[in-house]
Amino acid sequence: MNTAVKTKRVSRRAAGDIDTTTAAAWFKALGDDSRLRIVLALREQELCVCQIVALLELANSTVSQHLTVLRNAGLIESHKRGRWVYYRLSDAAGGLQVGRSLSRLLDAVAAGADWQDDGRRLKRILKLDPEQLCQITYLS
Amino acid sequence: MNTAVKTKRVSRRAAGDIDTTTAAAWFKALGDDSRLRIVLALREQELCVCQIVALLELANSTVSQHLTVLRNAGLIESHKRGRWVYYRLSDAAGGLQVGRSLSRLLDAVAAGADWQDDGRRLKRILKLDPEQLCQITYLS
DNA sequence: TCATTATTTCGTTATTTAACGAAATAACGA
DNA sequence: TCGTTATTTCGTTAAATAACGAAATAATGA
Repeated sequence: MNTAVKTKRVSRRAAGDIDTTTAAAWFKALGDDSRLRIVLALREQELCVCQIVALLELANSTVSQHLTVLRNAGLIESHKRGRWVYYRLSDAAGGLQVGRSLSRLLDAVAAGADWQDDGRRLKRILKLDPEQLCQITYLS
Repeated sequence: MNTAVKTKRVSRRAAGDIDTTTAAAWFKALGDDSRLRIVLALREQELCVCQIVALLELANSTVSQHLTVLRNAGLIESHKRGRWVYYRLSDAAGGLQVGRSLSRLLDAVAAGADWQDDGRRLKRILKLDPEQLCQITYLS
């Protein structure tokens, strides 16, 4: 069942050449306020789950679900370091030619007022010791 | 009730400056295979509903719903000419700075094999007299 | 080893969504 | 005016989704 999810993964045919199903999956993944906020935050730097939880103020199970959706869409990737799992944007989302235009689009969103708020919150979160942050989970 | 839908419309703050909710609405609207195909088709030229129905091979009520979603997201606009309602991409989707990057992104999708198929189908549909097409609804 | 803790998975619930056919609406042409 | 026809709206159904808390996993540190 886990493998079934993996085979459903997104694949690119050639550089800058994607099928509608893949593209729709991208858009669908980004078409949720929480997930879009996650992606915008990850543009700043890679984050561990508890930092994202603190930013969104949602249950960690919920955040974990969203991260799974984004990963299945091929937009982010994770790696474990020490006790925490870190997430970062995948190459598809930022590096490659196709992702470049997506990135340009996200620039405009990041300039919007909504994310300016988030950005400030994120700055404060990053100042905290993750050791403590993960236990608190909420931030005034 | 109709007006309620209209007030839900998307608004831009400044050129290239959108909030996450607006952006998420865009992505959400594009995050469906049928709707993405509609947008790609409309990049070619404006189309009436029955032409879109012929392309997607879905019930017209279903297509109408999808068109409403896209219009509420501000991606397309409609106008009535004669007996038919025509849809075309709105400025937001193509003309403005923000839409420009979106457009670039869609270029890549349009290059994919999935849409190449659709493109050929669309060409054949456009050769037909809409007068007849609207009555047939399906295409071998 | 064992307790702690970060994250994921599971099971549930409420909401949203895509799809359809049937009925309503709107506009043309006889 | 009246029938025809293109499109939308309505009501329904089945499936997908977001959210949560609780239980399961995995990895650290005592």
